[in-house]
Amino acid sequence: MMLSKKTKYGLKALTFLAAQDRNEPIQIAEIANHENISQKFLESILLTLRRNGFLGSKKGKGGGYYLIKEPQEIPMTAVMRILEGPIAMVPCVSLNFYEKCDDCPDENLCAVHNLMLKVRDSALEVYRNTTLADLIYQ
Amino acid sequence: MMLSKKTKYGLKALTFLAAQDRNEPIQIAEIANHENISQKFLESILLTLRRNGFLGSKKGKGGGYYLIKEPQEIPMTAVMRILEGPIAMVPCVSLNFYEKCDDCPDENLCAVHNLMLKVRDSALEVYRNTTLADLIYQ
DNA sequence: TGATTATCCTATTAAATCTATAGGATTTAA
DNA sequence: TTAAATCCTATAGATTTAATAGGATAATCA
Repeated sequence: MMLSKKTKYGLKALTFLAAQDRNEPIQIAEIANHENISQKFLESILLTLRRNGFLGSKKGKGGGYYLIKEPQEIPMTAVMRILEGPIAMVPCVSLNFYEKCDDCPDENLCAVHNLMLKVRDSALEVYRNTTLADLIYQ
Repeated sequence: MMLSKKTKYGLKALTFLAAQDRNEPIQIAEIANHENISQKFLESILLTLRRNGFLGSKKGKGGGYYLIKEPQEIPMTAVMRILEGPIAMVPCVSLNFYEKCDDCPDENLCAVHNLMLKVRDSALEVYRNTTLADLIYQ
């Protein structure tokens, strides 16, 4: 139940981009340097974020990455689901990645299911009420 | 951020034990059968729970495991910390397992830190307000 | 047009963690 | 004394995560 480095780095990169005033693409190297992240690893993370509609990019000299939405329009639910995967800690309580447990005959009677349902709801409330804009100055 | 099978099975075993009326030790085999768990794997989990003060045990014929506290006196915070480890998703927001991030110059200005602080608090509230007794009949 | 810069993309390696099993030692009851 | 059960350590196997490698593609600018 640790946050992956992928998610950690992705969040830092998004926040860094959101905090920029400059109206130009920011290069991977700059983000990596500023946030102490392996450049190659960050590269693959930014690629994921671009493919999932969070970032735009520009190739070649003067190229880089930039947000394609306003920070306040990017809820943490969306970011977490792309970078980290399901918000739920077990698939049987996942909204977007639901899977039945093969060992469990009846979900409604499963102690783990019901506990994790509460945990999921509480995490969801945080993520739904937090946008990238909220992360910038805290 | 998935719940480990260890925790899942441990919670099921604890709940099963808590639901018993019988005033006698319950054998690993019975729990494993009832909850569809590998007996050997469950054995190592119950050992952990015993060593951490949740269970008592009796060896030999008629032996097995039993709770040594009332279910309502076993908060999920304690169970989760033993089985799953830190409740926090990053060490820098952990109450019981705190560690500084080596890449982060100032925690208070770290977006990840502050987001994960909120997530931890919300999970903590659930775990603190739920005891083993609450898991039995839901 | 050619050199440089930067992203794009896939594959793969290395490390860590999780899951499960093996196999015998110890204790207890009958 | 035998059978039943937990105790205990080590380790194998599987999965996931983290990081790297290396070239392809596209854009800029002289």
